[in-house]
Amino acid sequence: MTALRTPKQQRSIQTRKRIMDAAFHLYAKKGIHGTNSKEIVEKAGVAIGSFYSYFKNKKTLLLEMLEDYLDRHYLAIWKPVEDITINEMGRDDIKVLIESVFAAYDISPEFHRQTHALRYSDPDINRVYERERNREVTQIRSLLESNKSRMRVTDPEAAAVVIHNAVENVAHTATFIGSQIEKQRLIDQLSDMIFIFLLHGSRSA
Amino acid sequence: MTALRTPKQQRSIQTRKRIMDAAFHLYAKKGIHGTNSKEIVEKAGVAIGSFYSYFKNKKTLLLEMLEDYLDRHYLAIWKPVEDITINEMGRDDIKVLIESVFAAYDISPEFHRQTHALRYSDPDINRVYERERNREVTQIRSLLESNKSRMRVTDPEAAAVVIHNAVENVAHTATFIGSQIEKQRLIDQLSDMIFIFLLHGSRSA
DNA sequence: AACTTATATGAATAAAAGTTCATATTGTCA
DNA sequence: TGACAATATGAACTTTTATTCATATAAGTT
Repeated sequence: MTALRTPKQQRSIQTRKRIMDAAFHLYAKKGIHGTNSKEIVEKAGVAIGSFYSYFKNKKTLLLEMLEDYLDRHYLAIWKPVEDITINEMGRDDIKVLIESVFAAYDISPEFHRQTHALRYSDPDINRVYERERNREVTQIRSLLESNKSRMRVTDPEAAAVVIHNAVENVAHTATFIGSQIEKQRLIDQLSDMIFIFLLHGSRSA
Repeated sequence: MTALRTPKQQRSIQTRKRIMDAAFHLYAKKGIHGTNSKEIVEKAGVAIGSFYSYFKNKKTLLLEMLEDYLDRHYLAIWKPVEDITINEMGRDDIKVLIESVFAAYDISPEFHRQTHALRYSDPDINRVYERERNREVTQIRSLLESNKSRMRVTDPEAAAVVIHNAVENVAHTATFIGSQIEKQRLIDQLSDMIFIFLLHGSRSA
């Protein structure tokens, strides 16, 4: 392989972007394994050679796309609720936060589904997802600790992981697989469960 | 393709079983995509032609293996705790059940991981997993309803799904990915969360 | 305009892997 | 033992797809 090119002119920046956009939509639509390089460049309207001018191979393209996507996912969750940290966390705050998590999956449920599938069989993909999990768990943990006086949780570190896993998987089931049960009922039960867990018996409940 | 053979003699029953066993171990060890048919029959000590005498293709082999595996998984969870339904469910019963779930992953964490990965990208695999989810959720729900008088849960149907998702994902994270946090701490927090959710304020708590 | 650098092209290459089928061997039963 | 059914074999076929690289075109610079 010849060395990767760093885009310098506008047209090459465009070309690179076109490839990423085309891949993103195709991956979401036809799956990652179901999409080959030819289709990507065809949809992008560029030649196959351009692909390998700007990306080492298909895998690094995917990793870069995933990092971008998870950054957007993370912001979609926490941006709308960034003031909860400051206030005292209440039942409604928890529900709002969980609703924000569910809403974040609307960016591209299919791309998320496809890449999430890979995390269990591909260590590189998993690494990117672990970075994401860590920052989400850290956020939850700091929420727990900034409300420490009202909380009855004995092990906030483990509790944060458990809460994160619970919310994540309910969202995944609802988003990726679908359920007989309406999303809102799941969100309600999830909110109840977490609220009661965190603040059961608390005076300010 | 010529029609599939139905094993009639002992040796063909053996051949078929050898192929399934070899595939099971290779899939766990090298991944499903990382294992090709040649390797499977080589490890099984039979010829490639035999493979296609007894299995339509690689996919149907996998589906059959997965059904078998999930039957074992299901039994591993519920067999050890089948009397909990009868007794009144207490804090310890919940922990025992959750520990039983975690233990069930010891059958073959790697095979489980590999197939679980596929459920989000392969509808056929997903169908088998959904059958599994349904019977697990049904079990949980009937536990909730047989202890109805003591429960404070407003929506047992949705609660069963939420509880199932929470336990499943914590087990998956601990089993497939690993965590800084010791398994037992996660189990403890999970048990607490579920117990409090189900019985908060209950007299018999 | 001449020269250099950046960018675009796509036919050709190369490697992998699933599946078939004509042939050979083994078992069964009369 | 002979004949038919069941089973086993593996070279050959087919298809698919990622990646390379020699060549052509466009942009920037002096």
